[in-house]
Amino acid sequence: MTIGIKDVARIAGVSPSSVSRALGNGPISEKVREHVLKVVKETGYRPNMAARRLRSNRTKTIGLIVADLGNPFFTAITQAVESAAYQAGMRVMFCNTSEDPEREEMYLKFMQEERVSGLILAPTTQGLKSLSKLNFDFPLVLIDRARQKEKFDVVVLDNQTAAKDLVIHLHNQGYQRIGGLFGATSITGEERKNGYIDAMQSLNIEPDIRSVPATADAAQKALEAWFIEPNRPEAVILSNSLFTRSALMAARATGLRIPQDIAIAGFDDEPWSSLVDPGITVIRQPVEIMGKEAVSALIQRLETPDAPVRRLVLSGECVIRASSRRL
Amino acid sequence: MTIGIKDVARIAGVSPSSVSRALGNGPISEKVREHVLKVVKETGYRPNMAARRLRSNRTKTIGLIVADLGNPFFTAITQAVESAAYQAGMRVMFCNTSEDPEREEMYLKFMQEERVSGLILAPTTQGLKSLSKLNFDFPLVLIDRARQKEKFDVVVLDNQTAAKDLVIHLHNQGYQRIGGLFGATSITGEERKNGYIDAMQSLNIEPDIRSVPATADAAQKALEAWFIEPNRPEAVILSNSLFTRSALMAARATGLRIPQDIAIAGFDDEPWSSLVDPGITVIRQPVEIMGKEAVSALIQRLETPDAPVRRLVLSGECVIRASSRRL
DNA sequence: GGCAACAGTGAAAACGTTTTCACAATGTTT
DNA sequence: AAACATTGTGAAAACGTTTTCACTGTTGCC
Repeated sequence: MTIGIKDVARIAGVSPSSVSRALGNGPISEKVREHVLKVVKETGYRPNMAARRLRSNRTKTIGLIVADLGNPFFTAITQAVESAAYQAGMRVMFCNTSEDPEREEMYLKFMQEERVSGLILAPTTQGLKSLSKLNFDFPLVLIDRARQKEKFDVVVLDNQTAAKDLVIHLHNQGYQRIGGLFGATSITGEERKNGYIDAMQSLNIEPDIRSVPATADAAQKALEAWFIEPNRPEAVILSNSLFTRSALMAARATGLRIPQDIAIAGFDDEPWSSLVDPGITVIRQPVEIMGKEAVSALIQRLETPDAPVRRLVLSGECVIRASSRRL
Repeated sequence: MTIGIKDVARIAGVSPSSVSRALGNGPISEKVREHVLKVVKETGYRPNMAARRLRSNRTKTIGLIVADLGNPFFTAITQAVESAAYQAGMRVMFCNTSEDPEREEMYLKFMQEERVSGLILAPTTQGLKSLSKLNFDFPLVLIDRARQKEKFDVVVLDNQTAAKDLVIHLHNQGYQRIGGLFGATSITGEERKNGYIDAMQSLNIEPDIRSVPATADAAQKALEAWFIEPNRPEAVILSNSLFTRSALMAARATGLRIPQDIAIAGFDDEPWSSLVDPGITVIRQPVEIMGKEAVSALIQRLETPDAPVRRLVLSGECVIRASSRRL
């Protein structure tokens, strides 16, 4: 039999109301509060969250749904969100959709059922589209993935500029035939593609684009085929770290040396980006800031529900390593 | 105003009890069930989990506390646990302690408050010791980290044998002076150290051990110092992937070539293990199986609470790559 | 045809909290 | 000294479900 608030009340010789007030911050005398807290400690009483939530209708819990836990970008986001939430006295209910819209839908329902205070979401493209149809009774913050005009608060990278930066860097190194491999399924892939196209056009070079679904296999196959074409690119931009990995494998498989035969530049600075030889030139995203800002946007929204929608666009940092150097 | 079971009942022209039964699996006529479910769908009714849990006292939720989300081993475990739980119709409440015993304690309390059905835990060493003092009113499964005799169900790797395998492999390659760097704070580090010592002694070679706290910085410093000692080892075993990374950095910093000057072998097969040059010899852990088995152990325990404690010890696979080859 | 078993249903209790309300005791203003 | 705030407290209602209980019809059996 677990011990409840009534038991504590009985032992402390007060009413359940007083125990509740001592635990929360209701009006109560210092004397009673101390005594109650002592009894709570002695008995090891742990409040029943279900009951508390049911009655108070405040969950102090924020939901977090990311698209791919296997991607270090999202684990970093998760860590950042969690620690920001923790500091704000909130809990995180975490879910991973593995890029599966069906699971995403399920988890969205789940969050409604849990009556979370708010939700931070990195949606699949499909999910993103259906979001506007849904009706949430809690605020929603989109992270990493959002279209230009959303009716939710948003925290994203300036993908377009970041992709441009990569193109320009490669061009400055003397590369002309710069290819780009982009994820076909995510909005970030598309934005990066657009940035790439813009930059190429302003340099008066013909864009050379491939799009594949966001799996390592698909990317590697596409790249291997590409790398043996007669006029393969001299340099290639990869729209996520999975693809960058595939590019290294593909280069190895086709016997191309980096950067002599093929220069490489990608997105997301991972632990191994500097560990491989040559180190990989990447756009480093301010993940910690993104996570923190998402939580903070959520909290602000909870405080002022009717404030205008905010869109926070952060810029990436271009970390230049040997993979894109002109030798 | 959110719509509740009473609203559904009113609209469907039945009692709340019948709605509840239609949603669950109470005794109800097929006709009513269908009708109710139709109304549920139409109204978009979502049950209030807090109320449901409070009343039914069954949460259908399993807690998962891992020690370090930054470690790919644990993200893999997390994914495996989640998908196994999903298949079993349970939800996962996920927390990350970042190896901080204080946060671990907090989350343990949290799990009690949430009244999870069961908990899967990868404890810190300190947490592991205090576990026996605590009293849980739900089953607990330890994963990855456990001592020889625990009163909980356990799913772990055979760390000792795995470490031995590495030593023997290196010895077979012709290495004599084999060093070992082990995490000072985790039980796995200790087990791997013991396996290493055993193997060395049976080969009649003097063990050469360093222990450091589980941070990349500490490891790298220790390794750099070690690598420039006059009789530095010819090969070194690293007790986790963080350390392996540090070893690559340290080798680079001290100008040692792998494996010519220093051979390397470690734990955990990560995406980059085969990406770096040379590829790293590692013990690959059966992460998916571990996660799945942990969930299955939990469910079995829920079904038969009084069954004897089970200890599942899985063996690692030694993946040999160029970092440990004798040239 | 009577009686027992049973399936389906609704009314109401129960889950463990927080919150509202009423009230007593105390302090503060006229 | 009377009237009025203020503060602390307990009793009881409320939160949205599931579950128990009682009851009605129906079926099955002798």
